[in-house]
Amino acid sequence: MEKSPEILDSLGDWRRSHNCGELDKNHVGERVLLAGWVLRRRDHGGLIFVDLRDRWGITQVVFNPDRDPQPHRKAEDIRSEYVIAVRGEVMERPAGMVNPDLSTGEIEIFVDEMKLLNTSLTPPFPIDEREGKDTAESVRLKYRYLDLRRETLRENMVLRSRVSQFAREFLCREGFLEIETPFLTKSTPEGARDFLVPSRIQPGSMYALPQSPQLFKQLLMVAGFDRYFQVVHCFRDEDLRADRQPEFTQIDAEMSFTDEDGILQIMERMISGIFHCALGVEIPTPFPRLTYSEAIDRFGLDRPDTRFGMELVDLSDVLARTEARVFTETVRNGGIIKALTLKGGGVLSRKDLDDLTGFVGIYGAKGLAWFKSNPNGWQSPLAKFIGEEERGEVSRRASFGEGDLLLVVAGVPSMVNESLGQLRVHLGEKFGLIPEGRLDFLWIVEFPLFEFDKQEGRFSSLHHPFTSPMDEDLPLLETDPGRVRARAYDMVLNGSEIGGGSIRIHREDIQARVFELLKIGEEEAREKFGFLLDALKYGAPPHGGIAFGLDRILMILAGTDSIRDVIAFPKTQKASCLLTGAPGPVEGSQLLELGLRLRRA
RNA sequence: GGGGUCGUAGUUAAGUCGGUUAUAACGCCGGCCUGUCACGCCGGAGGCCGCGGGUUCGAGUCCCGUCGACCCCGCCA
Repeated sequence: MEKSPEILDSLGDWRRSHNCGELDKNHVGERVLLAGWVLRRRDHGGLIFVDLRDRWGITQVVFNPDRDPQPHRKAEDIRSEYVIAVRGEVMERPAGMVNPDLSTGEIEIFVDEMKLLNTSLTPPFPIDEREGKDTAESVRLKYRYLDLRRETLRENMVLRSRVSQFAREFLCREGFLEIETPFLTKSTPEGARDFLVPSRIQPGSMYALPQSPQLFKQLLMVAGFDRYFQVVHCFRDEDLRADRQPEFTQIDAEMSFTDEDGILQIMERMISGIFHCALGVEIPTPFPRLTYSEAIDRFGLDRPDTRFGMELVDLSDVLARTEARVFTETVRNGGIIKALTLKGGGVLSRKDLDDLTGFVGIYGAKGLAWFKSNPNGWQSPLAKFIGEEERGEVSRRASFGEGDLLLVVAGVPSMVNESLGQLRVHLGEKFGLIPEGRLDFLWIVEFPLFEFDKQEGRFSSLHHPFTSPMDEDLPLLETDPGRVRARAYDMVLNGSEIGGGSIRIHREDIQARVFELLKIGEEEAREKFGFLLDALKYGAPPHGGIAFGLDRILMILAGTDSIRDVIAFPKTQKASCLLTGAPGPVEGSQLLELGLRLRRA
């Protein structure tokens, strides 16, 4: 359908007097100039109402043919998302016509003059989020600039700006310096896969995008800056999840001449301040601290959700005394048996229990033993193998009573803890055990320094290889590395890890011992971290730091389950950008310059 | 690398046991309408049923493959 070409007006000397979210009764009678996008037009033949929208809000503007037929005629042609500017008078709305849903709902603008600044195609999805079910995310990602016009994402971006601004102000006030570190840097072994950037000037050589500014911030401590921070992009070429993007943002900080307490105290004040600034809530400090081993014992995970109970109970010794072979065998082979009690879970159906079995199966559990406690005794495929004495002991320890459901997993400790820990969270969500609006912050401390990597047949760092062992565990480095505890800490909120850090090794001799233990040979260490080892020789101060996942913090603040909702231009699970089409092919000449030739996949 | 869910007008969905011309709502276009605010009323247009192959007299529907989005495991110091 042919439409005569719109005649667009130029902005000329028109400048806004106000934004679309700020006018109220106090402005009645003023002449104002507003500009924005047409959210919605309601044409009554005579009167035309337009909801004019900008970043700050919505203001109703009225075109009345009796007042002036000329702008009214222009208003007949405007459509959704056209860009207009209007000049007119702020009028108090007639009695009964106030719109309580709008901050500007007490007033409206009677338009005397209008400029059409731009037209718009019909958007592929409504910008007004009140309309119907939400659009497929792939469509929204393709037209991200339109999705960002909508209230939810817009508010998330406003929140993001406020939070990072607060962090900057807070840290500057505390004497931290904001110092930028390179994005084109050196590939680090250990840790995540690097994104690589080929060098043109040195064909065959590669830069890597930083997984974090870790080494640079330590060098800044050696340089004597004392307190550093950065709100910084980090890159990891690993598979994505609902809370993981290949590029993400950290609030990264490092401090000299301090210890765990010094860092934790200042950082919990910052986080508390962020939540106050964003949600207006008071978060009491200090945050509770839990050791890693206690967290695993009680919750199965190193990021426990402490908003609800249902803690895990170790039943290895009791159940090893029963006739049930699954249990006796497990314990004989060095495994453990743990359980949790779902209060009132006796009502679950066979299918429910099968589903839960399937759930723990994801984490490698061979099975999920269940017991129901009925008035006439225990009900379970395994009930006949459990004697009276053991039943009493289990009931007591697991607070397992009539009407309850006891869920038991047996096997190697890491699997048992992981699967039951995840099951606990799953059940907590499924049965509404998690109190709404609660914010449970805590620190997890005393992580193990190493974990044994079966594939590689050697120890590897749980945190990173620059993490300091606890002083009292230093002798264990050579005798029992698996038991060495690290001066590392994570901040956990409602079951997600939102930050983590450590006191670093500042002595070259200890750093060398750790590298040796990680089977990073002297030559390799020199080649890969030589600059750090050198730096440690020139008066490196004791130092440590932390990094917070800004995106994850924002997810919680914004109340969303998807990291994509707090990032302006996110990527899909296959790491592509549906807006730009990245990643994409490049010209052969570009490859040639880099000395690269692509191999057929 | 593996497991799962989903792909039907612009959008959100329905589509029975495989059977005639693939429905609806919103949006869009046209008309009417001077107090609406997710305005209302009347009319209309709009489809490569993700893509490719197969089974069948006949496929949106069944089978195989493939592409894409999402969730999870592995991975993410």
